[in-house]
Amino acid sequence: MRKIPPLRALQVFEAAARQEHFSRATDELFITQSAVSHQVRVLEEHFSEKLFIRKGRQLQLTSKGKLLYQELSHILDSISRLNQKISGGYSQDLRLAVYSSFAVKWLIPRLSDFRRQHPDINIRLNMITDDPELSDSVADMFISGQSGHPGFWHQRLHQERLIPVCSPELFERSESIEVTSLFKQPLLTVDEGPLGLDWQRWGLENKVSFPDSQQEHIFSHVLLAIEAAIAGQGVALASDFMVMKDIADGRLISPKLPDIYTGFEFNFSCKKNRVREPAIAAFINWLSQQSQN
Amino acid sequence: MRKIPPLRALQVFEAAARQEHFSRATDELFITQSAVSHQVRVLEEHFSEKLFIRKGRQLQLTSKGKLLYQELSHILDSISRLNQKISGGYSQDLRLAVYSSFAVKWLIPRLSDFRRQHPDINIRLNMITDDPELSDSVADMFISGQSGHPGFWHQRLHQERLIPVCSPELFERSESIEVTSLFKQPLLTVDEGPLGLDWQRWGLENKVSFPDSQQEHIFSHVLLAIEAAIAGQGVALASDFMVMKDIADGRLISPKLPDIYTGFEFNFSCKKNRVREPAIAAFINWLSQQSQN
DNA sequence: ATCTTATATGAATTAGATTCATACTTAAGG
DNA sequence: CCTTAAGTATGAATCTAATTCATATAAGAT
Repeated sequence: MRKIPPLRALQVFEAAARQEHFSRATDELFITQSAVSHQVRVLEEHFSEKLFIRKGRQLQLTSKGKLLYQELSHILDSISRLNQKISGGYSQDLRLAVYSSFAVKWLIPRLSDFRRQHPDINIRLNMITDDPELSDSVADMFISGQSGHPGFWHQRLHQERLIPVCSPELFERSESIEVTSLFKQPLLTVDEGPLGLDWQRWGLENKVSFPDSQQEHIFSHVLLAIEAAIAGQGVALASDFMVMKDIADGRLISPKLPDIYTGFEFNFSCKKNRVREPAIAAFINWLSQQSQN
Repeated sequence: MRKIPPLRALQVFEAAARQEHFSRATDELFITQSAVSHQVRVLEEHFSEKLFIRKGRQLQLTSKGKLLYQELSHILDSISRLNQKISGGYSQDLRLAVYSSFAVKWLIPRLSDFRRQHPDINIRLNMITDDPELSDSVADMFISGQSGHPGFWHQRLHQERLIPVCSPELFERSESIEVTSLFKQPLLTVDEGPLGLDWQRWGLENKVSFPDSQQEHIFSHVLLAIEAAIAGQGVALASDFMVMKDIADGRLISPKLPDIYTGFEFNFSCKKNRVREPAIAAFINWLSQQSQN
């Protein structure tokens, strides 16, 4: 008759051993450091063997721990392969609710990479333009502008900065674009509703008052302002995050002008108790890969 | 990033698949049929694949089920080996409380077999002579005479029959030992306290009244009466179960005389919530092996 | 020294596994 | 046929195990 150790503890141990770090294992397993510590102890008590040597802030596997880890990692690999082999080809849906500009400028360009890594997960994109909180009912994950809502998991992508951008052509046509010369360019402004106009805010923060003659085109969505900027129609204030690719590819350049913080964080959020659902876990993992590049 | 199915469900599935029978798997896992059914379903839902074909009272693995089972059994084997390899050589104690006669005549002779199978489990024998219930505090498992106490697990070994036994020499010396000729032999009687004398009970049940001249030796323990019988000192009433080996080895023979039921069952019992502790599970398993021989 | 970055731990909470009670399904026997 | 027997299924209740939370503890780093 087979004797089998506590299986969950094995799984947690393996991650901890691979990282040689309890707190690092938490990212992978979506559990707290405390849970890792408890599970490792369960296993150590099961075997009546120390698996790690704890010396201060350093962890080291004991020889038994090393042995266990080596064999275990192969075993878990084969379980994972087996899982792959057996799983019906049924795709799971992952419903995301995001801003249109974020979708077009950030998410969609990267989505093919996600699909390649997780062909079994079917992403459904929904737009949200205001009040992302409580989007929970229509989406599995959604963008929220503030982390720290209790009961929610937040994967922080970026702290938004609004930077002035324009097309390279516009930039070269003007001898330079500085605060004063800016007045000669059309401003591509987004009407953010209750928050006012973005260039207005920029002016206030940088103590710049625009002349009455200032030319201004007002758009309802950041996305439209960005496209207008690319088309060379003026200078837009855009989320640095969102125009990253356009700048890298030379469609836009950002002149040496002050930027402003909006206090808006791009977080992908979901209910805390759902972070371990496979599709959600996979997406969160992928997000953190993306922000590392 | 690895995807791992629910591990407990894998373990339960493997047992069910090996037996091709949910209810048979319960013996091995010490869980109910219901739990097996639930876990198999968890796994089927995880994979979105049927693993068994249920046709009436017959179970059959689907092809995916078969594939899963085959690989899984190897994986569990290697986990079990790994468990063996890592486990510190620390032995666990298993405290048993039993009757002295049962210990000497049944348990001890078989114990070496148990020790061979489980060298890591250290059995400590304690005697109980009365009120086995609530021996729970001093032993991990104990003999109880009645199954069905709620909250307790009972592994039934035997339904006790008291059979007359004597030494082969005594048997041959008398031309035969029948009810009437019995009167000429000394009776080796056990004083069972509140239950009275065993031969007395035998006489009542078989409507035999012994003459006043009947010779009788009274012992405090069955064990002593049996030893006296082996020594040829008379005819004892012994639990068939306890003298099994003595009869097989020719130290005792059982004449063709009526036997009586005592209503006493030999059960090895423990608190229900402890049956899955490794040492206890191992012992219960070993017991059921023993009763199959 | 004190701050920072780790793990440890006990109690409370949450999620997962198991039982219980009972329904359902089919093969076998009267 | 109808009934019983021998299995699995299922929903609710219960119990166990895993996880978090809040906080302690330890040892490098500044």
